[in-house]
Amino acid sequence: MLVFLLMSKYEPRKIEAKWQSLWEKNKTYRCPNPGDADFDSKKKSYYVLDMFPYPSGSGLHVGHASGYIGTDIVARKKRMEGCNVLHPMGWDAFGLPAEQYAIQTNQHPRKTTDINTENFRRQLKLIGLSYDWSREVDTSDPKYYQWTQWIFLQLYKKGLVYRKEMPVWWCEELKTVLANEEVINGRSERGNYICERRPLTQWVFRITEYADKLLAGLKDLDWPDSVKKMQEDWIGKSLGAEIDFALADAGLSEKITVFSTRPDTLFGVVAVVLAPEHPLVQKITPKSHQAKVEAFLAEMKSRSERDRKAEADDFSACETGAFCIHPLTGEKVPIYLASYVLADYGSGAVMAVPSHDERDFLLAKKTGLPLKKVIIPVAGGSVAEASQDCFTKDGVLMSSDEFTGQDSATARANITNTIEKKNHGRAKITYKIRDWIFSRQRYWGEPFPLLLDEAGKVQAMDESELPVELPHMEDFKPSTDGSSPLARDKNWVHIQKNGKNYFRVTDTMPGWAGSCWYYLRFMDPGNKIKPFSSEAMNYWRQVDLYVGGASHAVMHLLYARFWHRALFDLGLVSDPEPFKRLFNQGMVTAFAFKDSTGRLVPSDEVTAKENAFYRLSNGEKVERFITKMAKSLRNVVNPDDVIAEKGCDAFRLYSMFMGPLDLDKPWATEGITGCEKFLRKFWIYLVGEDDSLKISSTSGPENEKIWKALHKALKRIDDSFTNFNFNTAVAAMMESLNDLHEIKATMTKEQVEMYVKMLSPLAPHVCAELWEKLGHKESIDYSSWPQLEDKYLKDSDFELVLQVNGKIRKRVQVAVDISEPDVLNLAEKELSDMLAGKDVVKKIYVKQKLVNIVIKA
RNA sequence: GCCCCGGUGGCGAAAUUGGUAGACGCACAGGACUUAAAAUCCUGGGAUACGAUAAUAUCGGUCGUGCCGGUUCAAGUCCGGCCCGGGGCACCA
Repeated sequence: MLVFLLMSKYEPRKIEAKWQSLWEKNKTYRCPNPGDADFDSKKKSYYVLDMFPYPSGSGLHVGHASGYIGTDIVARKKRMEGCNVLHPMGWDAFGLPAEQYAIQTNQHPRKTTDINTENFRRQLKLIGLSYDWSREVDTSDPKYYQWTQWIFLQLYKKGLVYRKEMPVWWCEELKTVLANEEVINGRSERGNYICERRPLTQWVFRITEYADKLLAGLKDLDWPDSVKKMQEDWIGKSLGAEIDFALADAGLSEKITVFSTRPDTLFGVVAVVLAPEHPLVQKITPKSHQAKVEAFLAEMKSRSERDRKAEADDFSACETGAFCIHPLTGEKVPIYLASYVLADYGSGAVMAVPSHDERDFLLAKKTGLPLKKVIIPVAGGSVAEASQDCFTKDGVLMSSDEFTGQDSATARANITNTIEKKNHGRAKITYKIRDWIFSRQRYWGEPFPLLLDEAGKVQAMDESELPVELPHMEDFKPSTDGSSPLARDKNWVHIQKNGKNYFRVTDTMPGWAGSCWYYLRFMDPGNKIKPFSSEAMNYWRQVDLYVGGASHAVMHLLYARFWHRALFDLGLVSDPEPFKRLFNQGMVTAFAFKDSTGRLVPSDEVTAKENAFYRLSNGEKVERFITKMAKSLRNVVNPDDVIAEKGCDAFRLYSMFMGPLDLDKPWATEGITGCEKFLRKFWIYLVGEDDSLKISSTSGPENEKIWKALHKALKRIDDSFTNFNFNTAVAAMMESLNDLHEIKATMTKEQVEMYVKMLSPLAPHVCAELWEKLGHKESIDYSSWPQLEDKYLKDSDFELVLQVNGKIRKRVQVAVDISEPDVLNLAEKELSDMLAGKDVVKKIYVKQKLVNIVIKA
């Protein structure tokens, strides 16, 4: 008896370990490629991808897991729906974070990367994710980065890479150059270190050449609007005009070109303002102002870019004493210098229109320049707007010669046209996006497949020479002088070819390089002669669903789109865009506590009592709030611990049950209890004490009710896949179990099979076990997803809600096929005591829902 | 400052096109089983000095989805204005 009791008990860890090892042994989730013996060309392809992780030293926490569980659920359901599902995983192992971690722990990055990768793989397998592990890639593996270098060569040959000495962001702490995208407010995105501008020779990608295509391509993507918006803003397209102002000094032939999005305000110009770095500054400054201008420039130089940004509202300006000529009025216009004008945007010069631009308005206030109003608000605009000294919206032109009376949009076109005809300017599109600085002065990255000859001329290496392996260096730490660590390995740097001496390029590629195309390698990871075959490419084509955090909205997703479009133009990929649908999973946060002084109290020093929280040591009341998981708060939750204690299926269920996938939500380990209980009850409902399934051989009178309960749940589960709110799918499963419990009848085999299938994407281990108990030799993973049958969703009667003036007064049970007149009659009869002597104004019937009777008060 | 997203019980949350607010679960309370504990099962629950009654309960009323106002027979859902929280951008001409 005791033995029986033990056997029938639901033991998640035993079942989970069994199935995880079977899946591995049987290669259950291996997905065949075109050309493989078991490839079925009739199956539809479905590619569902996670943003692959950088294998950090601290391992996965429950937050990372939630996104992976979400995609796993999708992959498992798609498989059951008959798709050939590509669901791979790999490691974004090159780059700054990996190298920083190695430096901090005083180990070689090769070693730390291997250890961390091992740990990540173990954790992911523990979660029961159905990856095709035979496709695993590691961006720091020469077998992988050979093809990163190969793609780089194709893009280089296409003319998309150039070398340039330019002011770039240098981070002294990280000892490397960073891309514009990696520097936020003058600080490094990684580590938050101060960065400065330095002129250095760098390798640069011509991403600006693709600005328009990258912008236009966003339109048709099934991506979150917020991400599209961020990319649009980053690309920052402005339509406007370049306008030339000739210099008043007849001895100078140069012109000052300004860029403006508001040529309609051209008649309001009171000055032209140059960036301090503008090349004409020295030339135009007359002797009378030389000392003043030089002092100003010296002051500008002494301040770093960061300081200039910090004083955003309090800029400095300086009169040059020089003048230029307004292209349409011929008036003399003074030339100023100001710190708010940026040398590297537009043409490094602006026309100042204080009446219609806030920046220029402040300049006028500071320098005493006059206001010149040329735009008035359109009729119907507010009085406040009309009386503003600085009106920045579109309106109607005044005091603008023949353009007076035109609206802003028309005037923009006409004025641009006129100056173009007079050869004083031209229509111009400007982008905020800059070319992508692609070189890093660090060790842990892909070497460039490029050589410099003795004259310093660049030569691309031959494809047959790939991979250019990263040489092993014991001391890989960054140099102090800004040169690359690889430059220290003289044997590696010097290379002879065809009797000539060459130097290798010693910079390495940034971490983004490997992640720009890994989704392509997953399509054909073992290919030794190409990055991927065209057969594989034409079959898988695009990533159907890409899931990851919103933090990659700009950098990774923009760079990958850029490479992909360039590869598309080279005819190497089948579609212009790589990721058809993008979904941002929310962050899993944690509860944390602070005392009355605002000091943080570690979670393990707090106890809860009657909806309030107290410090264990002294009973002091503390306040609970939600924040990121952090070591210092001791609120980081490791999936290993949760799984060891509660089981993997319970962990997966709870990760989804917390809320919709895209929402930020706090982890609360005690909440998992409900999912644990559900699984246990699910097991007990289906498995008898003798460990065999409880199956009824005949369909009893309750049969119909059981089907109804099952299909009601199936409907909600199916629906949950549109927005990935799997919380409702779990709720539907729980609810159905409550329903079935109430029905108190044993299911037929067919019903048990359906029920187990429905749960299996969410809780695959327990369902695999039950499927086996049902007598199946084939895996549940490739069985068919249940078909929804509408007939089971219909009821014979429903609860009709009766309202008077919108307030609920009564509920009655009526047949679904009741006619409208009958319903209204019934309602009036039921509500007769409330309607007596009242004027009925209106009667509304909402089919199969409610009746609302409106009466006069 | 500008742009996005969000605000529903003690907590996580649910709610087809506007149509029964709070599904499902956590925590809590009461009860059953048990020598006891765990486990399990049953029951309860938005607020309310508003009223009635057999008065820590039941029935009914009223209020209730951040705040104020509007549209509508009907608003968590639509519109306008604000407050709060989170994220992004920030001299971009």
